[in-house]
Order: sequence, then C-alpha cells, then structure tokens
Amino acid sequence: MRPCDPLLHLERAFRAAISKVSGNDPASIDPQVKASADPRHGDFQCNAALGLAKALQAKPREIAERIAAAVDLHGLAETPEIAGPGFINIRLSTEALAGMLSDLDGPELGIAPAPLPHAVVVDLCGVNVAKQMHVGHLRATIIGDVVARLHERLGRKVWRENHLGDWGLPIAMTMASLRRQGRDFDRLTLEDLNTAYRAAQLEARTDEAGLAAALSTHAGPHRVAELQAQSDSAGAAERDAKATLLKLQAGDAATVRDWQRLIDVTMKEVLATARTLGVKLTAEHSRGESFYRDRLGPAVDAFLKAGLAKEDDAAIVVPFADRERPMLIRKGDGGFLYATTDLAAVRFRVQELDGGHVIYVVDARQRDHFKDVFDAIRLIGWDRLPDGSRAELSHLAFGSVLGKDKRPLKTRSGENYTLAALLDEAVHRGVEQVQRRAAEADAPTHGLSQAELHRIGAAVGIGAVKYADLSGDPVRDYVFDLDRMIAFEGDTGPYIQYAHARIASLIARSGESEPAIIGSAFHPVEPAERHLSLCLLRFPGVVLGAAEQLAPQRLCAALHELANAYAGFYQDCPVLKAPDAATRLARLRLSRLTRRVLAEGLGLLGIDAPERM
RNA sequence: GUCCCGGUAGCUCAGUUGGAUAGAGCAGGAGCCUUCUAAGCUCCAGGUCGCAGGUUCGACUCCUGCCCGGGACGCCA
Repeated sequence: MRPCDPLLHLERAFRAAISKVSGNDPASIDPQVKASADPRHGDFQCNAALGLAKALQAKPREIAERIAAAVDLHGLAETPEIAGPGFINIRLSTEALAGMLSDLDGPELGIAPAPLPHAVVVDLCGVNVAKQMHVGHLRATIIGDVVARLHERLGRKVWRENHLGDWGLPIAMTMASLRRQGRDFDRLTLEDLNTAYRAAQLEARTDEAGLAAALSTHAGPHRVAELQAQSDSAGAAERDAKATLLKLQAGDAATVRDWQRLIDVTMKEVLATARTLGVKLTAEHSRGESFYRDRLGPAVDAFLKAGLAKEDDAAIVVPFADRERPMLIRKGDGGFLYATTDLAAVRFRVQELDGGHVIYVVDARQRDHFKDVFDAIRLIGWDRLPDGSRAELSHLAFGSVLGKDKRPLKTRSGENYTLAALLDEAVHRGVEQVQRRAAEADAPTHGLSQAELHRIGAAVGIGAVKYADLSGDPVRDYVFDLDRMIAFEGDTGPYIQYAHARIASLIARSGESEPAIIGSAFHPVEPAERHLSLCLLRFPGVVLGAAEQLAPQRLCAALHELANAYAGFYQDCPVLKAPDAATRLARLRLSRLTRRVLAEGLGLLGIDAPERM
C-alpha cells in the first residue's frame, strides 16, 4: 500500500532538499512541512528555512529560495512559492491529488497497520458492584472504548480490562445488609443492591464522632442515648459485614454464591448500558479486583523484600525519594488497599498480558494515586516485559462531569441520576427529532417503520451524547447539558451523521452502480473539491495521531472538519446535476469516499452512522 | 501548607506539540430551499489568549513569578 498522506511525500522531498542546502544528515532534519491554515498560502507549507537562517548565516528568504530550487516535487506539486519571511508554499497538482485519493480509496482507507511488539491494555469503565452507573462512568467507558478501537484499528492486540470493584468491605456490607433483610438473592435488581449499598454506608457512618460531639457539647441525655444506640447498631452491622467478608474470603459456598449473584445483577445492567452506548464491552472484559486477591500479599512482601517498603505506624508504606507523600499498601490491621490491587494489576497486565502500554482511563482526581503506583512499579521493575523491554504506563485522566451549577454532578440522597436514565432521555429526544422529520413527505425517512425510526433516533441521541463528551480535551471538566448536546446543530455528532446520511441518499439517488463509481477517476479541480480532498487525505494521519496521543478529540475535530468540507462541496458543486458525465462520476466517487471515511471515523468513535436520517 | 490541573469571543469549547491576520458552535444581526436532505450554507459583529517578565527571527504554545478557579494530599475506593 502506498502512503496516501501528502505530508509523507512532501516531507521526504523537503528533507532531501534541505540536506542539499544545509549539508546536514537527512535523518536528523525536521522538514517542518505542515498543512496550511489558509488556502491562500497553498495546501502545505515548509517552514524549515526560518530556523536555518542563523546556522547558515543567510537571510531566511534566501534559504527558502535555495530549498525551493533544490526540492524535487515532480508529479507531486506545482512550483513552490516563497512568501513572507521565508515560508515555502506548496500546492499539490491535480494529478497527485487524484492519485492519492485513489490510494486512499482502498479497503484499508489508507490506514497502514502499525503493529506494536506488545499488547495494549486499556483499563476502562471501572464500575462497582451494587452501584448504579452514573455519568462519571460514561467517560471512563466511552473514552476507553475509543482508545481501544483506535489501537485495534492499527492492528494492535488490545486488552479491554473492566477492573470492576467486586471485592472488599463495601460489597460485604451490602451483602450482609441484604441477608439481614432476608432478601431472595435470585430476585434482586440493581436498584435493590444500590439501596442496600447506600443504607449500609449510612449505617456504618453513623458514628462515634457524632456521639463524641454530642457528649462534648452537653447535648441532652435523650440525644446522647439515641446516638449511642445508632453507634451500637452500626457496630453490629460492621461486625456482621466483617464476618461476611471473612466467609467470602474463606470461600464459603453459600456466601460465594450470593456474592456471584450480586456481580451478575450488576453486570447485567452494565452490559446492557454498554450495548446502548455502542461500546465494545462484554462479560469477557471483566476482571475485577477479586481476581487479584491472592496476589496482594505477595505484592506487599515483594516490596518489603526489595527494601522498597517499610513499616510506619503499623502500616506498610512505599516511600518516594522526590516527595513527602508515601504510598500506603497495607493497613495497620493487615488489610490491603486499592493501591495494592493496582500494583498487582499493573504487574499482571505487563508480565502476563504482555502489555507494552498500559492505559488507565480514570478520573483526573486519581492523578496522584497513579503517579504513585507507576513510580512504585518502576522502582520494583514490574514494568519489565517478558522480553526485557519496559512497558509504558499512562493515566488518561478525564475531568469531572459537572451540573449546571458547576458543582460535580453527584447523586443526591433520594435523587437518582443514573446513566441509564440519562441515556433514555437522549434516545427519547433523538427519536422525537427523527420522527418529526420523517413526517415530512419528501424526507428520506418518510414511510420507514417505527422500529426503524427508533433505531435511527437512538443512534442520533446516543451519538450526540458521546460526541459531546469525546470532542473536548478529556482532562477538562465539562458541564453536562443535555439540551446543548442534543441541539443537533453545529459541532455535534448528529451533524456528522447527517453529512454521512446525506451522501448515502445522494449515491442511492444517482442510480449509478458501485463498479461505475469506483471505476471512475477522481478529478478534484474546484476549490471545494480540493479542500474536501485534502481533508480526506489527512484521515490516516489523524487516526494514528489520535491513537498515539490518546486524544479522541483530534479524531472528532477532523471528522467535523471533513463533514464541514463536504457541506461546502455539496453547496458549491452539483453532483447529480454536474455539467458532464465524467464530472458527475468523479464527484460521486469523491462523495462515496467521503462517506466511507465518515463511517469509518464515526465507527472508531463508537457512533452509529445511519444511512438515512 | 505541599503538590497537581485548568484560565482563549457574552456562553460552551478547539488550537495539529514554536510559524503568516488565534478558530468553531451556540446566542445576536443580514441573506440562501419551484436544483442533489435547511440537522445545511454564506456574510456581519464579537479577543489586552488570566497578569507580568524571560527565551526565540517568531510564543496561545516553552521557562519563571504572581492572580483566580478546581482538585489531591496514610489506614475509603
């Protein structure tokens, strides 16, 4: 497969030319070729001359002249022009553009396989057993899914790891609480679990602190007695929970069965939500905290043995040379912490899953935590792969989802703000819009079945929510505003879906056969055609860049730009009513290729691309 | 207190790792459907890129200090 990215061709040509002019080794030269922001400056520009001026003791413009004279752009571009202080502006020839479009229009859409020697591990979703998914999980799930898809698309082995919170005291508390209530574990819903979880949390929190405060503020005897009773019952509940946890840890058959039941109930809903979201997450991707339970003790021992951990106040901590804050890996009572689990998990992922790049898609507030974990892993050398090379460890941190009051969108007591409810609303709004449009007699969706309209509406509503989340810098907090997300205007998922659907119906209406369209030649000559072509040719590089930079927003931006370029083309260049047959076919082929790239790009974002809308 | 992350148009946000006159979308103003989907297109208006220094031929981008907002800081996960 020939590279269809013009940048690669231009970089090679300019690297050679700059080498001739400067005498430097071509391999060490950064040709500084970039796409031009303004079409008046050509399609691409080479900025290398500006930086070379000092070393070569000449005016930048003069160097630019020399580079322009030395560069061989035969068959690729027109004669370059020098502009400004020393920019070299390049305009691709129509033939080169057409040729590269043909190359792009192959089965792989120009995306060259970029395999890695090791697997990529993506930690995503991260739900907890017995808890409803909320908007925070949306980000960990869909951003992780896109990162996984991007790497898969580049031909890499990807492990999706749903590190589910299925172990520890909170689960035991929930289980104990349900058992005390005499609940039938075969008839539980996630809502039941969630209620029990919250009740158990609340029970445990009714605390000695409150009692102490009451005593010190000389509260009335009645109040003190009340708190005393609560504290006693909390103590009883806690003892019960701890006993349950011990039974679970010991493998008590009935307890394990009930525990598995809690997981099943939770996962049933998580997987249903994943399906609604169009996220590739199934049961096989679950590897919860419980999986690591027998590796926690050995992990701590290894740190102690290596002299990297020490006892402090009865707990075991890993100190770091460059900061005060140590990492706690074992509690004073001998219990383990989430840091311990993460150490074991990273070790497993690197050494047993052969993960050359382990990516954690987790809330930004856990930055310090992951810094500690990764540093500790490097200290003990658990980032070493079976072949001896070192794994890259990344925390793809995302910001909080805020409410309109700019405060973190949290579940208030009694008020359920679940992800499922939110997605229902998005689907509802999408379906509403699609139905409204389908009612118009000349709409392409007119006459479709209700089931079909619902399917399209769901794609639109979900696409809007996902695009809104994915199109920004993950690290920033964002305000969750459903109204804005599903306005379906401007830089939104539906805008891109619309561009795609428009092309699909355009091609359908053309009456041309696939072979006729594919067999025709690209001929991008109009400004709108050229602009669209350049956007298309950028796609393979964008996919690679988005994967390497862990930046879904770059793919979103490129797709929006592409959809926008198509809208401009659609406006300026009649396709079905083109001036002649050859132009008609050439434009159909350009449209078809655009449709393919949009579908592919939306697919990488996990967003459906309906044929009609 | 220490550390981390943000600050770009009235609002919500991009900005391809240092390049030409900082871009979109909402909201506001003016146009475009008896020609392929108006979920669209074109034009107008809107900016001391938090502030001040520094590095550089060139800074929203890199460095330092400060201001504002948010977050994390040993026995929860």
